Amino acid sequence: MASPHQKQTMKDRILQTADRLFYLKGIRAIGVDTISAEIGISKRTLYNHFPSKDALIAAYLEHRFVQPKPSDKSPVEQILGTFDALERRFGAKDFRGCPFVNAVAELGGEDKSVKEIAIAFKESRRLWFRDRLVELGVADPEGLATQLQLLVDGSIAQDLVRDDPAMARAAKDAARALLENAGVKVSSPDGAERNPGSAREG
Amino acid sequence: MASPHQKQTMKDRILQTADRLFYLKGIRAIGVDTISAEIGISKRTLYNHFPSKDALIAAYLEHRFVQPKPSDKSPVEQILGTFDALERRFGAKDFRGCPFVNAVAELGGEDKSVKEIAIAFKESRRLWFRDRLVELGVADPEGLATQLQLLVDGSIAQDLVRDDPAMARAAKDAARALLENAGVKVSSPDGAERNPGSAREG
DNA sequence: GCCAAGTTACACAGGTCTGTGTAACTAAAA
DNA sequence: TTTTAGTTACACAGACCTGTGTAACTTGGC
Repeated sequence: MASPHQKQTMKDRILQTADRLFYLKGIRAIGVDTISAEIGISKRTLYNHFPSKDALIAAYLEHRFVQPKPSDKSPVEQILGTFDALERRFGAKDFRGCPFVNAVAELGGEDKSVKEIAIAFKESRRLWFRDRLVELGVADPEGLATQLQLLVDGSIAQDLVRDDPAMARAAKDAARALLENAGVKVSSPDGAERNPGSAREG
Repeated sequence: MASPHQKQTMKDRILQTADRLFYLKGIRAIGVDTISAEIGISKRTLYNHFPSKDALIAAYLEHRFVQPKPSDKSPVEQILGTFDALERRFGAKDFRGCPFVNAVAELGGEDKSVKEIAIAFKESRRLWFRDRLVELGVADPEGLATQLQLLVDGSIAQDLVRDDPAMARAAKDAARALLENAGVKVSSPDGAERNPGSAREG
């Protein structure tokens, strides 16, 4: 949290470019030469800021691990809003699934640190759901949170292969049904919610 | 469908080995040298049977595209049994997610043919759910089938990163809730179903 | 002006990968 | 036996990869 509006450092530019290329094209598909060439710097400069490609990969994943912004909306709106945010992200042409799941799929069980951060991310999202469900006083917040997270990850995987934002709406419909089934009063079955979830769901 | 009990051909052995290694380690991570060395044949022989690695990748994915076996169980048992089968597969140490999703994640939107077969596979599984839901006479079989498929893919993605077969049980619980919510009578909320689903779910 | 930090160009080592070319070998069919 | 199809060993081309070494250059602060 340095001062805001600070000039973007070289390291930032490298990380930002690596992030975009790793995410869009795949980690193994992108070489350090490609990244440095894209920025217009020498490969040497890149290695002056990151000791290895592995370190850059780790920084990439840490960079993707962002927390949802706090919201003053009701828990139900926050939960359902997650799926509206997903639908918007699915519509963007630069969406290509969850970077953590993709990294695990690509780098395999070999790389333990990649798996660790992926697990941490998924669990943090599950806990986010759980906290909202606790607020709602549902009987089994842990279990229901897991189920909601399944819908999130399922719609991401489906959209990855189908390029179909409607997967997010299907997930939202299912989430609504599960919430109602748990005794939560859900107001509008239509899609009129405004300004939902917000934070990156990966 | 040649005569059964036929001797395994060289091509079969290559494909089988490529399947195992591609799936477990990743497509980009495995070179043709690794595959031929694993079988104990020369690289030349491999290229005598497959014109390129891309052709071998395509054969791998086609090989993974298997249809569920017909079943005489009730539609509800078949649907819920899918998740029992998933749980069993999650428990196996050689399970590493859905080969189609993984291939799309790894090879990116670049390779159009990979995406095509992945879409075809996912849609075939959705239709399998839909057909059972039509038998059950639910109001919106298309939509509910999509939702069930989201649970399948979500639990697969979650298990890929967490190595936790309980994800399949969570998906089953959610599926049961969605079915009941659609007016389907579901008998045993406990886990006593026997010999479910069976076919490979990717 | 001068220094120090950062950057650049460039070559290179050592490894991997896909795919080909070739000549010798093996084994089964004719 | 002879033919033929498949296989093998092996070298190699050409490309790409990660990472390093080095000497020259630019630039902001003093």
